[in-house]
Amino acid sequence: MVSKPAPDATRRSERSRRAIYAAALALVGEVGYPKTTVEAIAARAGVGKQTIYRWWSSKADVLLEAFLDLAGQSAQAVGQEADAVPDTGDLAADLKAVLRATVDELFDPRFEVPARALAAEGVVNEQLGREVVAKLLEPQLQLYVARLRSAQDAGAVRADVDPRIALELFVSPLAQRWLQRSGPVSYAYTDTLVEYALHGIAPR
Amino acid sequence: MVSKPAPDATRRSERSRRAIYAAALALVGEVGYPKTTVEAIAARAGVGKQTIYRWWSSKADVLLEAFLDLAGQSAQAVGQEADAVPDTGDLAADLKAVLRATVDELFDPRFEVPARALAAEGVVNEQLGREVVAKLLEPQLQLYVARLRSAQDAGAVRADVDPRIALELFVSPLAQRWLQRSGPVSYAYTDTLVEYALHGIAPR
Amino acid sequence: MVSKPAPDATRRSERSRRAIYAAALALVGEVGYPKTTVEAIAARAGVGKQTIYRWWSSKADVLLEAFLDLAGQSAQAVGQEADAVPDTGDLAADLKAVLRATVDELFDPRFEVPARALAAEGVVNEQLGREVVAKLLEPQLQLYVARLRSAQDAGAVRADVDPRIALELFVSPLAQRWLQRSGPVSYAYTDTLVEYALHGIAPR
Amino acid sequence: MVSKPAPDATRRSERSRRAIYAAALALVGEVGYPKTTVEAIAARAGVGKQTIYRWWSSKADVLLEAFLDLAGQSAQAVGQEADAVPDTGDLAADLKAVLRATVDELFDPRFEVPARALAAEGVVNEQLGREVVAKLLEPQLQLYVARLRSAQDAGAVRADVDPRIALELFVSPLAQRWLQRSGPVSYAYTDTLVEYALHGIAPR
DNA sequence: CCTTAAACGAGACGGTACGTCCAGTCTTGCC
DNA sequence: GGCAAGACTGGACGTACCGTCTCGTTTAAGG
Repeated sequence: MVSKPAPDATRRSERSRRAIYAAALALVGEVGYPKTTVEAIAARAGVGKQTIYRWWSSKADVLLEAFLDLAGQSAQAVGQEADAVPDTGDLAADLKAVLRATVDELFDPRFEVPARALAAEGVVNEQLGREVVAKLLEPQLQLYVARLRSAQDAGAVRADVDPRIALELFVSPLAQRWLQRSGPVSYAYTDTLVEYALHGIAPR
Repeated sequence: MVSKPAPDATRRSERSRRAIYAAALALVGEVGYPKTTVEAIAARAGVGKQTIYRWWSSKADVLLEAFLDLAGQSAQAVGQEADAVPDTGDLAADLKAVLRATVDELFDPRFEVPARALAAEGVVNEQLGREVVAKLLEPQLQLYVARLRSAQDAGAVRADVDPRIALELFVSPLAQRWLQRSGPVSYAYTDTLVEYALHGIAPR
Repeated sequence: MVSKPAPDATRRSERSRRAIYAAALALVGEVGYPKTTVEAIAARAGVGKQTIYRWWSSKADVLLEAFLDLAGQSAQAVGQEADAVPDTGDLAADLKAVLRATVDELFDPRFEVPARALAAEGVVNEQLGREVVAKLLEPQLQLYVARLRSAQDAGAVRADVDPRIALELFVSPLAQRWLQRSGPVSYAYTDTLVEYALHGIAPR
Repeated sequence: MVSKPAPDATRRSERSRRAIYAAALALVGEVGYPKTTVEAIAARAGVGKQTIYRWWSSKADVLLEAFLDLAGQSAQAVGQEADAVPDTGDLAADLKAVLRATVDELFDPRFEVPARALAAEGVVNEQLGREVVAKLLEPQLQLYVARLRSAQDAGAVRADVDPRIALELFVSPLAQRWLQRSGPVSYAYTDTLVEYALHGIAPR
């Protein structure tokens, strides 16, 4: 059995690719993910439907790449070091600062709608979910891992603590409140998370 | 603007309602949420489509009620006290036990597929999301709040800690790993979460 | 096998019957026959749907009875002799006069829409068609038969002519032009039909 | 107001068009016009419903074109001269022959059911009715007009007679008896119509 | 520079499901 | 028991998109 010959990526139209990203992000922002259709993306991008199906396997796939592209651009715009957790020596202060910045980002409408859409699709579509985690979520989390390891070296975190788990104490609650709208999100809230995570809730 | 007159709920067919719940849950389990269609639910339930649209506004709405019904039945089956966090006096042990039971439940296929579907839909559909949180998630979380308050009375948790936030230290990481498949879920993992949450990750 | 027991006609609601006739005629006039639904007739008449299905077998049946009722009332209103072809002794003049009156009636909107609807339904639905012919069309045609027989007695029509066929020479062309819109309908046209029918189109 | 852009007729699928004609005629013959649904035509033709709605505005429209196509094919099959009224010089004989052939055709089941359906729909739907008359009925009637004009030239019909009206004396009665089932149709009947029409019913 | 084959825009196609409308039946409670 | 009301199963409606499949038309590489 012969599979369809893979298209020749060298001849791919860059103009179309960018137009599709833009159209996909715009439509998701305007009408929401479920009402965004491949047909509409093609029409808005001035592109044939086949050009989308030639290079992507699904609407979710298009959006994932479009979002990664957007994230990549933003990162470049801010500067190469922007995506690291700061390390001033004061772990609590550093974590609080980053979480506050994250709160702001989570509610930036340019990010919120497509990010929610991808998260939702990933919950139900395992393949996409793993891609989202691997390409979008995990790289972010590794920045916390690095900061926590540095804190362990400095003696600010116990050596027997697993940083990959430890970071979830403050990251996951924030993620859940945002995704599921299960509670209010504020700087006070993220500050509290950092305090509880560092010192525990039991009496010292 | 005239709205459609509300149907008379006293004349509603109980037989149809139950058949629709059963069909919806069965189909979601068999083919997944996105491929579950209102048409298929109606056919499987031996019901006219209009009967579904008369009482529910969407596929997600049907599934939410079906799931609540299922959860209600399960609770009844196990007994009235089943839904409380145990209180043996040993907070760490109690929390670990409950989280271990939750892990089992999360991977019980009868619950997993519809629960994921509702969570995913809730992420993207605010109205449904709020219903899911209010009817499904928050009641569960309040059980932890109660246990933590009891622990505060017993001096096992500091008095200045907000229990509603504290519980997220161990519940949200588990929820996120399950929902987003962002890491392995095991008894060891949940035990660790409880330890970290109680005593913090900083040196004591 | 037992058939459904016939409803007890003595207990039938006269008020409902009349309301249904009125609603049916009104709706056919307003939205046309195909868009007239049993449900709408019931709603407009303030009647349950079952009351219609109890006494009539179809929408067409309702309309036929409603139309017969309307025709009966009109006849009564005009007087008992109104429905005969006049007999002044001048056959040509009498026929022309009746046809001119018929032209007026055919384009009276109170009659036109329901009459067309019944005719159309009768073309395709044999059972109804036979009822329409027997109850509506044939009685009218028999009035021409009577007039033509009288003309035969007076020597104005040949004795070997079949009046039931002869009348069709002027009635059917008019009927067809009206029903099928296959040509203009005017007094001049009907007058011409009478002339041609009486004296033929061949040289005398 | 923006109208939907017209589809590109040059890219239309001939295979689908023919399959739709065949399916429509077959279904109308088998289950009758009212029970023929667009859905069933599409299914039987192996075609998506949208392909029907793309090119036709209604079930009646499909049937009209299918019937015209059928009539066109029949005409071709019989030969180019088949659709003219014969002209042997004997007007009465020619008309009788053509009417007898028409009688046979009217009761040929391949023609009868769709023809009735179109006639019925045309009675109630003015737009379709005018199309039926213009494309189906009037061309046939013009053949009679031609024959009658030839008869006028030969002195067999009075010069002051309007052929377009004269033909209705024998055509319309036949049409009405067939359409409305208002009387028996036989060769004797049509022969009689021709006699009456040529020489009138009054004494000569 | 010119061929030529792939990618492209456009959009028709066979399908599936949508959410609505009605048909005809059934049930409930009033008169 | 007829009635108004209206919920029920069933099924067709006409629409919106899916993902596939031609159509010409660019367009860029290699001859």
